[in-house]
Amino acid sequence: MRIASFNINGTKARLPRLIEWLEERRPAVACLQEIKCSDDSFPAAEFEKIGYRAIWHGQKGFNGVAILADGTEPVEAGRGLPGDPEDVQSRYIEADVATSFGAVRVVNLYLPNGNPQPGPKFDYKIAWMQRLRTRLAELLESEQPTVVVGDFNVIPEDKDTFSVRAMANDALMQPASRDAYARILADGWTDAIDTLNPQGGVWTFWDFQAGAWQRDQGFRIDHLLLSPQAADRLVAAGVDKEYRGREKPSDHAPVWVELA
DNA sequence: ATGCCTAAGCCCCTTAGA
Repeated sequence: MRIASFNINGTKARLPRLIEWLEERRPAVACLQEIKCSDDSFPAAEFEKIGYRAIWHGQKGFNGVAILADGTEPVEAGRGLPGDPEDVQSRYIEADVATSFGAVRVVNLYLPNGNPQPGPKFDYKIAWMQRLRTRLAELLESEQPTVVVGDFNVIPEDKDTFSVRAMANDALMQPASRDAYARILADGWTDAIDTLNPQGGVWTFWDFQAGAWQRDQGFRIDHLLLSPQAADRLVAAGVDKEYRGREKPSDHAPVWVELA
């Protein structure tokens, strides 16, 4: 079964591209980030028409995440990242999804970008990552097969960007961002795309500006992390790169992992 | 040193993105 993640950069603007991708690739689970719409305006009926049930955590104008499942209702297991009652941004949702090998816990996140750095936005990012690590450690203890996907807004290593120099001062690549990501992995999570592509050079994002797509100047910031119980089932992972080249695309391409 | 594009709301400019 395939679990995919796609930062769509606006549900309303991207709906035709999104429906097209779901019908062509038919992932069992599709996690969306930056739905950029209120709870009221999420087009759940459009997804039901093509066989997907959804849960979502919206926010007017910005952020927002959703989990879609093919032919089954995702069972919500939490919305909002625990650990800060002051945090009102919609960036995190969890669900159990029924599969042939039992319920898989799916975590879908849109990690704060953190630019400009240094500054309060970067501080929020790093604090958010510390809270995330705490929550994910709890999930590891459950020993349920768990998949954590989304736009992490972290370039894990130098091999994950077209240019270290161009990104050197960006929040996505600061040592504090990388350390926080590495600590999460060290707790026991497997980065699926990195594990299958250790040489690097795999991109999931290409900027709209300066011809980045045409020049293949991208980086890898959308990740799929597997708990040990899910990693045992890993057979493939990849990027649906061609969708970045279609009409009115998101600046991200979908990423996916195949579990046996 | 900056803008390069794009989406959405505050709607013809501003904010935010990465």
